[in-house]
Amino acid sequence: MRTMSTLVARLLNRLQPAFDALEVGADPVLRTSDRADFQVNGAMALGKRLGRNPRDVAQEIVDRLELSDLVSDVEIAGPGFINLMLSNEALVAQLEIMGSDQSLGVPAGPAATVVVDYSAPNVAKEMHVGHLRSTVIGDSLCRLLEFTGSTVIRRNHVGDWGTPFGMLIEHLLDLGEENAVEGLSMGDLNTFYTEARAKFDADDSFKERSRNRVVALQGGDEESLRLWRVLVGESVRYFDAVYRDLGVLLEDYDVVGESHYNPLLDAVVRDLDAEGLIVESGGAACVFPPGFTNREGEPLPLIVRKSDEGYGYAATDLAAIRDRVDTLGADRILYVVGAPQAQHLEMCFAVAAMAGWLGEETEAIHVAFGSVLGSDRKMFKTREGGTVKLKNLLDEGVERARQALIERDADEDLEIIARQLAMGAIKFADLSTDRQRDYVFDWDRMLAFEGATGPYLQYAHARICSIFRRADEGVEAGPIALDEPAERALARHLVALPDAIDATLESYSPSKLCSYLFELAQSFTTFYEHCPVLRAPDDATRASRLSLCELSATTLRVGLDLLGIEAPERM
RNA sequence: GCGCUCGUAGCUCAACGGACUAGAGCAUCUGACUACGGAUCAGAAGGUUGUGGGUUCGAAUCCCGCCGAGCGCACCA
Repeated sequence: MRTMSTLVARLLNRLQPAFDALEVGADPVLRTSDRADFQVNGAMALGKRLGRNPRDVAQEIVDRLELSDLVSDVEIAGPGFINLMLSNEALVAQLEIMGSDQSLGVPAGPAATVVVDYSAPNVAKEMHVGHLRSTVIGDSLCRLLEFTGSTVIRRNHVGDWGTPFGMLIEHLLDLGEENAVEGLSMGDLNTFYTEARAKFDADDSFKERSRNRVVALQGGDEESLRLWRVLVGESVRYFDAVYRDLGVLLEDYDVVGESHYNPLLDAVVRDLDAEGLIVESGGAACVFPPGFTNREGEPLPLIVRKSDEGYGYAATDLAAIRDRVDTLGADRILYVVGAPQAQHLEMCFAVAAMAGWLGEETEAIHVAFGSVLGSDRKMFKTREGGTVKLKNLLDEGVERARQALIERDADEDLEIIARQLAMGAIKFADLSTDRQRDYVFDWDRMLAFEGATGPYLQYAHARICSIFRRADEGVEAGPIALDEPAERALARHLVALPDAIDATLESYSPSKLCSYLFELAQSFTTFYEHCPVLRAPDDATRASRLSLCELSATTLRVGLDLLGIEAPERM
């Protein structure tokens, strides 16, 4: 367990007793500020509660503060703000901690087991942009959670069960197993699915066969299961290829699809019934969690078993909650699932709570995200109106990045770097907008090398690496001094990494880390313009600036890695 | 109809109930190439925060009404 504390934690340690002296537990309301390094706003609210002049309260707090080792200047301003300027010594000390720590001074959070449910494509169906968001956001959250000491269990809840498998298996047989496998391994899942669907809609005998096949499959027929496994296997292999392209951490063993929960479904209904929660309605076994109503204002059920005795996704999701809590020991379950599923998930969580499967000590959180839109602000589609294949999208990104590199006469490792740039661009564009909102997919904006983009951050990193390549033998980083404003501004930004990560995990919003990194890159380039490093006026200054470069590069690289973005040394 | 999410600069987005100038980026305009990678930097311009009320010493932020957008609302997942 890492124990180092951040500057914010240290400031709070000093502030809290001063506030407690006036009112136990009063919140200092410590915030960053554009007028100082930090501002403390708590004196105003406290003054009001105590019926005293807030400026006097602020003064009394300041009188009680012992901050001289951290802060160089304290000022009371306006109606009762307390402005704090960090001392350069404190900044340098914090930078030294960062430099000597593998985790860059980011403290570990409380140890917890977190199950992250993300990506979740459907077997025998193409991955599309919706899966992109889930995959990219989920992957980043996993990386962040692991970085801060949580035990992360990834669950790729693929759609590998249900009525469509009857028609898919029959279609597989019609094509001939070998032919079908060949087509599937080339990743042409859309064609396969659409053909099956078309036959199902047009051909009654096919429809009949499909239905019989579902029954056989669900009844455990060996041959049907074998064919089903072929479909699943080929699809998972295809998903893997996309994950490798994207550079996400999902592995085969993270694939735990809907079928995994089949053996647990009977118990879900039985145990809900034992709790007296099951109500039969229209032949279906339902639970009516309070507070949910339908179009007519009547209570809305969560249907755990359909009137045809089959199970729907509600049963599966409930079984998954139990499995994750009981078997995996989850303290928290994150569902990185699109915003339209909000009501369904809320109902599942509510029912799980009613049944006692989710309690005080375990929480389920819907990490919802908005849709990817085209330039017309409608759901992102191809020109012909079809679904955009994720694979094609990624390939197009690589091609565009390659062209951009060729225009700039870069030819070294062109293929590798084009891929890194493209994935960085796509991921950063996705992660940097608030995940709740819909966002417009725009190649030109995300691949621009200006502005808040992946390539800009990668470029900032590559430039720093170039400094080290050019440094002469024997020129090394050394003790940091913060004499120039640009040096101090950079230092101030560097030490805020723990706060950025905190805020990111607090709200499960990688966009906050994106903003932090973009601002860091900006303050680095400002420093870079104003403060010559290799041509610094003297050795001590050069050594100090090299240290700042080193820390900046490491912070950018680690930060980008937490987003799942690579930081090439040249580009 | 009910519920959820959301309306901030021409465009894409920030802002955890706090400060006289509501911040960035893109695009626009003006500067800086004797360059440690100009895929850059410095600067300008651009906003009665959808609208009308309310709470507060203080509201983009909280509450209510209205207008507008997207999504969801019983057996497909």
